[in-house]
Amino acid sequence: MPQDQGTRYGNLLSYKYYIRPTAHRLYGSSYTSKIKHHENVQKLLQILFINGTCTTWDMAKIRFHNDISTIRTKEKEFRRLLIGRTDRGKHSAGILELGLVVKDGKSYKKTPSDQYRLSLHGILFCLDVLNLSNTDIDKMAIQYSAVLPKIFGKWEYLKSIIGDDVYKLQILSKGLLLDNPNLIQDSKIPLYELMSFIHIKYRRNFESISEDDLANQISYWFYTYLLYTRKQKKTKIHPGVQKLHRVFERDEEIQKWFLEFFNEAQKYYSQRANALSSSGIA
DNA sequence: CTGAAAACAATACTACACGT
DNA sequence: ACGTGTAGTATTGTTTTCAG
Repeated sequence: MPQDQGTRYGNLLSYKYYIRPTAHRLYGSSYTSKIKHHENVQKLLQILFINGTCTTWDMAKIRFHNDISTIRTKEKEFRRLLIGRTDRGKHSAGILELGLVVKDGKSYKKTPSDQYRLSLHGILFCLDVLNLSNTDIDKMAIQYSAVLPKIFGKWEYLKSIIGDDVYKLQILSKGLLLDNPNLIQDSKIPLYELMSFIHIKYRRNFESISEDDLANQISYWFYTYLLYTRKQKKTKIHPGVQKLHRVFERDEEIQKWFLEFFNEAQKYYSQRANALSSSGIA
């Protein structure tokens, strides 16, 4: 039951212009970072990435297996990293405050305890910065299938059809939204229009978006990206469109959902075009 | 076991000075 | 300009304590 508890985060533009740069500053922009704090935080994020929802105790256990006394001390360290600390009246923020990690439910195994998992922003940051193998990403997709159902929930199906293109989510994690007007060069495919509409649709959500909406926004990006092709082959049907149709073929839910988005975009642009032509300016 | 906090030790980071 | 040393500060690590 993904349900955020008080954490707020923004849409993809907010990821690109605020979350990602801030996270790079605080937690490193590369897995080779030599700064101790960066290493510690990245290790923690990696544990959550591969293992999904955990308590701090679980996290320490994953890292130190059966060494109970090490687990005991490291558990406190993980907790501190997550929630920050206040020393001599001065507060230093933890990972929770940026929203890379969120609380997700409680474990009642012993006394009730908070469970933590990555937020969507956190997943993107990990894809961006940690040096993850495809195997790691596959494990993550299983753990986070409920958080990003339209992509991770259909991971193996998508892989069977579009192959390694599933890992292209890393492009988004680098902050490349592909909403750049140069894309218009490929005039047969309205890639620029669709990518732009993804931002138009969620333009009011820079500061605050529900996790479901953000998941949808990311998913729209993912499926729209399938339309992108390097070279224009001279086929009747555009290879990008072909790819998308192959995904739709055996998944009506995705088809319906994406076509609704497409129609919404179409409607939006025709209304805007009308507004321009009926303005009397020209 | 979880969670918060205090106290102090250790270390990492910064800016600046110095010599080359 | 460049690397190196270093003092002082800031941040992080460790241990302990206490309450559920």
